[in-house]
Amino acid sequence: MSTVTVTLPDGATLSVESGATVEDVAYEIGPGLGRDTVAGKLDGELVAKEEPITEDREIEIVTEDSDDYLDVLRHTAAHVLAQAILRHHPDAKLTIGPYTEEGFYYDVADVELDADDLEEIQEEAEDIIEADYDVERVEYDREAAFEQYEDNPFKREILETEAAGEDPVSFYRQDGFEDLCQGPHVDSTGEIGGFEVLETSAAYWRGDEDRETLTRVYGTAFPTEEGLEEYLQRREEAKERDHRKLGAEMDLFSIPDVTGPGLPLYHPNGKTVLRELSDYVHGLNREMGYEEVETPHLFRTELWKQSGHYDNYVDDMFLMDVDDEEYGLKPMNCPGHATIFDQSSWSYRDLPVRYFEDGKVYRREQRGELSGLSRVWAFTIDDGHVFARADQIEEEVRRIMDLIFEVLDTFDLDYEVALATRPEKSVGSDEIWEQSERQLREVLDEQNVDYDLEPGDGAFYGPKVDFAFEDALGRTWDGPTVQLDFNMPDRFDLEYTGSDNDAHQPVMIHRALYGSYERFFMVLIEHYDGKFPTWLAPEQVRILPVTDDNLGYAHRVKNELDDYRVEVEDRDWTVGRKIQQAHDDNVPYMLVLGDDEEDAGTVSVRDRRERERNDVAVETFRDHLEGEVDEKRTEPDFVGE
RNA sequence: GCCGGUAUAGCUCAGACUGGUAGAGCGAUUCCUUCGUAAGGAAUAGGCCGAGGGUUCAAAUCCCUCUACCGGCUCCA
Repeated sequence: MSTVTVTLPDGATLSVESGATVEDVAYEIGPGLGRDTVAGKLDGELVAKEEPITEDREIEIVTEDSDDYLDVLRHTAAHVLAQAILRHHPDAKLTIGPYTEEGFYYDVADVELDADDLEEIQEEAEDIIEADYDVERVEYDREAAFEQYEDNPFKREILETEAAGEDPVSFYRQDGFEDLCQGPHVDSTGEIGGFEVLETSAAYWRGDEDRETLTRVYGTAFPTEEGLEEYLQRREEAKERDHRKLGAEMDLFSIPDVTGPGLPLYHPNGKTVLRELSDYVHGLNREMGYEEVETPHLFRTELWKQSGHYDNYVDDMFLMDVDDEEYGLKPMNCPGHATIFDQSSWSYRDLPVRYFEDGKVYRREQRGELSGLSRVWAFTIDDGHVFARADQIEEEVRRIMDLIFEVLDTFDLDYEVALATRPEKSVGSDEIWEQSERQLREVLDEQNVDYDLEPGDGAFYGPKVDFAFEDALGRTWDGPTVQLDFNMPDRFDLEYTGSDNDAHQPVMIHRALYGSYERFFMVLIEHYDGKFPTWLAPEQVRILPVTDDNLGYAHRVKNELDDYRVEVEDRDWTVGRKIQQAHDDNVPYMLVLGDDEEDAGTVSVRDRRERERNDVAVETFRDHLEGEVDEKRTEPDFVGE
């Protein structure tokens, strides 16, 4: 009998018979642990406690106290959901039902579910949980498994792919309901304390839009009812941060039906923030040697035929005929910039040449995709293009990454980085792809950036590094980006004269520090929960006179602060009401002034964090404001500094 | 584009299931109040009930179509 060695999380090792299960190992460690075993992890992968160990592995025992227990519980909850669906819709065909970060879902075929159905399913699931059925693992030989799924091509496909070669194959059973499944599961349906059906969606089998459309039902589950309640409450609270809600409340922007979908209007408050954002990166760009250019919104489509984008994206462009010629709104700025580059002749000494533009672009995104400011038809990219020699790429990328990190740091944002490499269909030589992917990796490593490698996810014209943000609802959106491009210089015949007096082709680098202003604005609204740093706040200071008699003094104070965005509250409200409103409007500073202040020539400063300081000379406050704004500090810090 | 949901006053929502004069709070306006650190009082105005069609003596309400929005899927140069 051969033995294998398992390594426990604390580094200790244990020799067990080959074929021993996870549960056997747990009992080996201790009978208490054995009894508590729910599942196991082998080399980090969640497995059933019945999983045999046939080679040396790292093992972890999952009990009710483990972080992974929630995943196991939700996996069982998915089965409960499936059983509940089948009770009302016996013809539905089950496909897959995994746990996710927030809960679980089950994809089913041949069934349509509306809101009433979901209510029934919820009640049915609660009954199944209430009945506290045992969840048992059962094993069938392959032939029996195929027979069981005679009418279910999805499960048969799983038997032929994921479960290929498994014999017997495992099922899990509760109350007569059986589902092909590797496990693991909790011991009984009653372990689920809180269960909630959340929503439905269409989903494609295998995520492939050319295959069957399935009905996906999302849900979540927790060991306790309280856990579920907390989760649902957190979800509600997240909606309060939603930029669409805050954008309306703070009068930042609107997207009225009459102007068309995905075409946002920026109100004065919103434009103020965008202007500050723009000024900030314009300063950075100029410092880094970028020259500002401007290109029109409308071009002959010849331009995109030349760039090659027309072939791939013509369906997503806004086109129009002008004097029998086809024109289109620009979906990107790079061809315009490439054309500007092409208007001059360049020496190798001139490179890198760097252009930037706040360029508004128009992309006809799928209707179902439009969402607030995060996905729109018209948006502005803080777009930059560098024309560089191959030997300059690494340095240029390094400089761009520095810029991006400076921006991210300024706003104190959380983000994830991904390096996307060469896709199957691509242009450019093996050498240049290998070289540039290596250079991107080196820069990332040098700067100690944690990043995900996304093989094959690069653009057809070159590899890229993307930075992604999460919104209030936990969805991720791409922001800053660095992309190398070997295609466009070729398409536009771009060249420079080398030291050898021959013509050479530059490499183009696309980069954006924000990505799109719209999306970045969305991220900031939600990140700050509407409480913008003073330098960004649409209204930086609001002056609250105690009575109308102090209005004159209020305006004199406003004049002293005329470098800043200051308003005087002149409605005939009580002071308390004025303060309430200023807090609701997220104004960083309130200056309360009555007769005492007017006589002394001072103000009383209150910030939106409810901190106060009285008897402040206006000049003192103004000096502070100057520093706070110039340094782009995150919170108003006059009081408490 | 696909599945599900939603659409009533500037905003948040009730009324719809069971067809019969369109409601509340907040906000706005006017008047009173001039107030010292998170909502002072009163009055008034404000709606083609998303759009179009149908059923009916009668439609916010029932049916159909469309549009927009919300969640998810797919896509994202």
